[in-house]
Amino acid sequence: MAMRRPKSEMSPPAPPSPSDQRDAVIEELQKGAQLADSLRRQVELIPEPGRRDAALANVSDISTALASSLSVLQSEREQYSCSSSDAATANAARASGGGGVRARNGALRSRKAKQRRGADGQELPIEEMLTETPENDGFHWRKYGEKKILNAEFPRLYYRCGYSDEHKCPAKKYVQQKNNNDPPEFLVTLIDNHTCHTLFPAEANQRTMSSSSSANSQLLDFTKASLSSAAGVSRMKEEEDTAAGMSVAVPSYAYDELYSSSSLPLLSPTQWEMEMDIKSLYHRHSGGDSY
DNA sequence: TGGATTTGACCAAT
DNA sequence: ATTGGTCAAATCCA
Repeated sequence: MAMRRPKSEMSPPAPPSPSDQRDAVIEELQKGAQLADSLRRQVELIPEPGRRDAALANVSDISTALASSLSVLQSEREQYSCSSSDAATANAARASGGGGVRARNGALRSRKAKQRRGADGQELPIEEMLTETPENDGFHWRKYGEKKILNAEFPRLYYRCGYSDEHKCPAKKYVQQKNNNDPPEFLVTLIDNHTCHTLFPAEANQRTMSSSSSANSQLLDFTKASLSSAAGVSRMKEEEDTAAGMSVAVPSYAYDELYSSSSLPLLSPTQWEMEMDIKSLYHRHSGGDSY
């Protein structure tokens, strides 16, 4: 009842609210996305095919990371804000139709998902997205089930965080192929937040440069055998090798946590990728005695 | 041989 | 009774 309020709530130098900070970040990301677009147009003019393709791939990664983080922030804001007045900044990554926000890599966020409750009765954070690359989210997942779903052409695959045991990480992920497009789209349902990555020691940063993403770093072993849905198994097998070498799209919900929880400096996609790479390495070297 | 995946069985919710 | 989600033994594979 007692609403404790400071005497003055109108002093201009008041610290920016989290949503203000988020808007600022969104704005910067939008600028970045536009710059990446211009860069791509410039890169397309490079005459040598080899250099051009390599550069285009890099630009594409940058765009993907920017668009994904944009959509994350925007969906987050929509989630926490009932106001529609700030919709002005919510359109950069919004694309065709429907109930979501589509990133450049196809990630579609903020669809409504069936609510679930944890053991304690609390509603679990749930997020759905449509993506062509369900494997590239920067986390290590372990498959624990597969189920044919009524009226669905493809089975649903069930994953839990690869560190669910040793770090008691509750995060789970359902992946369901939605169509046979080229590339096919997958509906990814993320349930609960990762807690495992909060356990990394700070000094991991020290090891960054020496151990991280040198050429073709495989950020996670998720690609190995996940996504072997009945319909896609042979094709996916063929793609494994290339998929394993892909750089991570954006570990979106890790972004969620990172940028919603603090005033951390914004990491560049490359920095972010390295960050995730380190975490992956750390996990591999420190864990691995369970199961 | 150990870790990861597969897959049928089981359980809870509806 | 049906369905989605999870378990766990069997199996695979590096």
